[in-house]
Amino acid sequence: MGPTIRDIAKAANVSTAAVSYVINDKPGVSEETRLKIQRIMREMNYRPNPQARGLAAKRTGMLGLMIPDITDPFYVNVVRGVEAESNQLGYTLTLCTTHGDAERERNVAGTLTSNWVDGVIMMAYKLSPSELEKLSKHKVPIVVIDNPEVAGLIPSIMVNNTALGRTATAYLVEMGHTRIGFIHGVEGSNSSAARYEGYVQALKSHGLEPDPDLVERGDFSYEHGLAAAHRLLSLPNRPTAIFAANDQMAFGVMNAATELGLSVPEDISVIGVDDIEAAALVVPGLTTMRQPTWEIGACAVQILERLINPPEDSQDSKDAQSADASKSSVIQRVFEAELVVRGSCAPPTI
Amino acid sequence: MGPTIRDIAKAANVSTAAVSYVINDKPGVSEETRLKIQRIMREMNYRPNPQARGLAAKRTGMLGLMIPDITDPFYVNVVRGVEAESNQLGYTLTLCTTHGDAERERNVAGTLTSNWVDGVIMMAYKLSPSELEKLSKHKVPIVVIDNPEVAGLIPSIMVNNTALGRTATAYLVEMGHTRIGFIHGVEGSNSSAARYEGYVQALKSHGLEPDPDLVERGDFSYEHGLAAAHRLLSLPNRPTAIFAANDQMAFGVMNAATELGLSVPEDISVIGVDDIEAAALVVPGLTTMRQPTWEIGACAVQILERLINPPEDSQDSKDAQSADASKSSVIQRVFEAELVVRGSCAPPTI
DNA sequence: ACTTCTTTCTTAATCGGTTAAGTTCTTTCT
DNA sequence: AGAAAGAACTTAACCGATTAAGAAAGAAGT
Repeated sequence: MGPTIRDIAKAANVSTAAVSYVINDKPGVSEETRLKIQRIMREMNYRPNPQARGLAAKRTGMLGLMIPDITDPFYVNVVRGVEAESNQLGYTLTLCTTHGDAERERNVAGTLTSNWVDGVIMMAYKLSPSELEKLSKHKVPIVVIDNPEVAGLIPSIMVNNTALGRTATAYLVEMGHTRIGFIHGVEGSNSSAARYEGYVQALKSHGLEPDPDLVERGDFSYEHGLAAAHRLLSLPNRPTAIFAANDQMAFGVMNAATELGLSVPEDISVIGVDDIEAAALVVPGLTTMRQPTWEIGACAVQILERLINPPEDSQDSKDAQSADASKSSVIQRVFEAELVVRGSCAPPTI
Repeated sequence: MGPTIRDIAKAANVSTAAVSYVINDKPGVSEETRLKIQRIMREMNYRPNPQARGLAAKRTGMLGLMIPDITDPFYVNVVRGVEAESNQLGYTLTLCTTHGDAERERNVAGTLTSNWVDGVIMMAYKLSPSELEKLSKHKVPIVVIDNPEVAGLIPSIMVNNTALGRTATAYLVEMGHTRIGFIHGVEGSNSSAARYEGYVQALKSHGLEPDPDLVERGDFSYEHGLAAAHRLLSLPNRPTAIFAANDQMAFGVMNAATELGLSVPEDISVIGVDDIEAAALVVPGLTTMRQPTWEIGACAVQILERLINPPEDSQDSKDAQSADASKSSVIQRVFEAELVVRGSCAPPTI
């Protein structure tokens, strides 16, 4: 075991309190003593025990991060942003994955919020808004990412998926396409629905009538993208472009095209969402909508930090019971996606 | 704040000790009292404070995981295995990424081992063997993944990269290829060196002489794979197959081929390592060597668990000072990679 | 010179658990 | 019946920090 604060105090011939003040940069210690204590801490390779600190000071210096899946590139990139910003601010991360399982989400959320982390960032999809709201009533601040259902109730960060859908669709329309297919993500996905909404809006605003025959449902997986594309491309009057709700499915589209002897982008244009690594690796490169994942993660941490350590201008929070503060405005931040042009889209040739 | 153990004790009209025994499933409490306490804990939605538990019991129920990069599919998949197994055994994960920075590795390793986690899984590349060995002298058990330099000194898990290289190369040779290129990973990479070693062994054992002109150095990135492949494929007597030390570079090879008007696998066979997601998404699919990443992660946790809670047959550890125990045998586990056949390899046509 | 501040430290309670040792009360053995 | 053993609890010290409150000593004010 490493040395404790008592060992340091003894070696420096001071009390543990003095050492604690030095550790936490608090006043009340002379410069001379401070330097001596710091030297001894270094010599003995002392590291304060986070458990004890947490217990005594009621802060652990840890943030909890709850995501459905660590293999999904979208989440991973958000995590990177969270990670970078946490480090910046001196927090350590605890990562929990839920595999999209409702029970596990409930479990993890419960543990995280009931104790031991200073704040939680949640990407929760199975928890109901009311459950989430109940959790946010605990002491531990929560920031929710990409869950429009609770935006306004709980501090939230979202991606403007409708605008994303509009941008992607408009790009194709302005290129000359008039028959554009859309492949949905998994049933019940808010982001997929919003992207579809944007798709419809863009078509209408360009004077095109959405054709229900050109809309298929996938589940965000490659296989479903492939199957859906097969159906779309076998249509008597097949689309000249397809907008898939994520890149995995877009790859399915590209490969379905190849299998059917169609070439991308000459015969069929393809656009996806996410900008996964593979998008840049294939030929032609996949044109896609990139979400500012890194920024989203970083922003979540910044918001959390302000919830944990509220700025000093809310002096009378004791009196106000913070009742109207929480009522006044729940933080909400919306990010926009960006079009990444590669080689998978071109004007229609037929 | 949630209720404390004292609140529960008061509500159940027992001592905190009794509650603690119930929490930890220890004997000394009657069935009746046990049920009553459990009911009250549930009613009051009680969750023991991990800080306090850690402090008192000198165990935190947390495992530390140190990886260079959360975007690299190899690590991510190891993490998944670690995650699954930790959950199984009731541990919570703390994830730290180092971005391959030596200073950050030192830092993270120091924090993790000096305190507060029950065990650490490290994928450390910049720390010297002596540094790692010093760390392993601390109280906190460490398992190192994929670092052959410290195998034998510290409990380790490795992938047999030489065998991996042999298998991949033999696959190509037995298909009829005689001129096989190899693209190295980053300078100083142990795994790349071992894969090359296997490549040479396989060639020789099939009576082929390794040709230094067919060996290029990349750095595991797509761009370097592309560049290296351009050089190899422009050779007067170009190879008919290329073995890249990872999939990203293999994609570079495939695209270089396309750019040069060669088709895969007819004109040039390509094999990679890792089986990243994109490998299955492209046409033709990338034939590659899959490492049992999930199993590696799970195994690391299992080893750690046994180091944290040693099996009960080492009764006289007090006397033996565990000196000869540590000398006798440091746990070491080697995994083999597996060939995943897709469409990127075929017999040579010239 | 005497009080009143400051500055610089120390004392000791506290956070929420765990656990060795002690206490009661009941059961079993001879 | 009396002693020993066991079951079911309780008491209280402890883990390693933080922090409010107090003490000692020198400086400043009147």
